[in-house]
Amino acid sequence: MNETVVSTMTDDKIEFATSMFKLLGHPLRLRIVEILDLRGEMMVNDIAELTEQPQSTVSLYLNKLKNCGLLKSRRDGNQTYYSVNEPKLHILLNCLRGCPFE
Amino acid sequence: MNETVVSTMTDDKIEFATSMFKLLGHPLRLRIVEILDLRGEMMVNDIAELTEQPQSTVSLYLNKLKNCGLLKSRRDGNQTYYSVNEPKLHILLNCLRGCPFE
DNA sequence: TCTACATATTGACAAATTGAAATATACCAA
DNA sequence: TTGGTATATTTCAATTTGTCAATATGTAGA
Repeated sequence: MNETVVSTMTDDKIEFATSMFKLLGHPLRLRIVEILDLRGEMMVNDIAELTEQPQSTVSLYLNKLKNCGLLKSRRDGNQTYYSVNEPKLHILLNCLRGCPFE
Repeated sequence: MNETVVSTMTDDKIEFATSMFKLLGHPLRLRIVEILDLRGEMMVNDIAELTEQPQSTVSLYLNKLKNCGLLKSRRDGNQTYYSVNEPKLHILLNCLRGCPFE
């Protein structure tokens, strides 16, 4: 054991990164994020239909992803449009789509 | 609903990414990965001491991270040295350390 | 072999997460 | 206001994950 640096990440960054990874560590949530990254903004029901998942589940996950800062939303009438909160996610997804990960 | 692309990621890639994110979505595991990225290879007990966590827990997590392909290990005598499995993780960590994520 | 040390694995319980139906809320139009 | 639609929230059983002491396995040297 020596005295070299233990970490470059603050506790805050670890906490943020952890909560982000937790959310992305679920197939449906990752699919949703990827769909929004590809298609741009979508409303909740359309995402629910596209993924064939219950509206309540999709709405819940969209909210969590938004609270984490990964998505943003826009209200139009009685519909809510969700989209990726650039540039946080786009960079990560491209990193994921690229060669290093199989 | 139209016929545009739904996903660029195969189910396999979603599954791999999901399992990877699950592992990184834990403060101790993320710390371990970051430490190894900074220090190079370390043996299990040194990581346990540095992080002040039980040896069994650290060993368990190191194994999981290795099985996912994020770490690799090398046996030397009765010690096991773990290190990051480049370049998969380094890219991701740099992406994380950089500006886009707060 | 025996001993000491490093690591891996197991077992048990607490804690967190998942999934989906039921319900509530918000908005618009008539 | 009333009804219809879109979304958000609540609830809870089932499942998964976290934690760590105890134990087992593996390795090297005497």
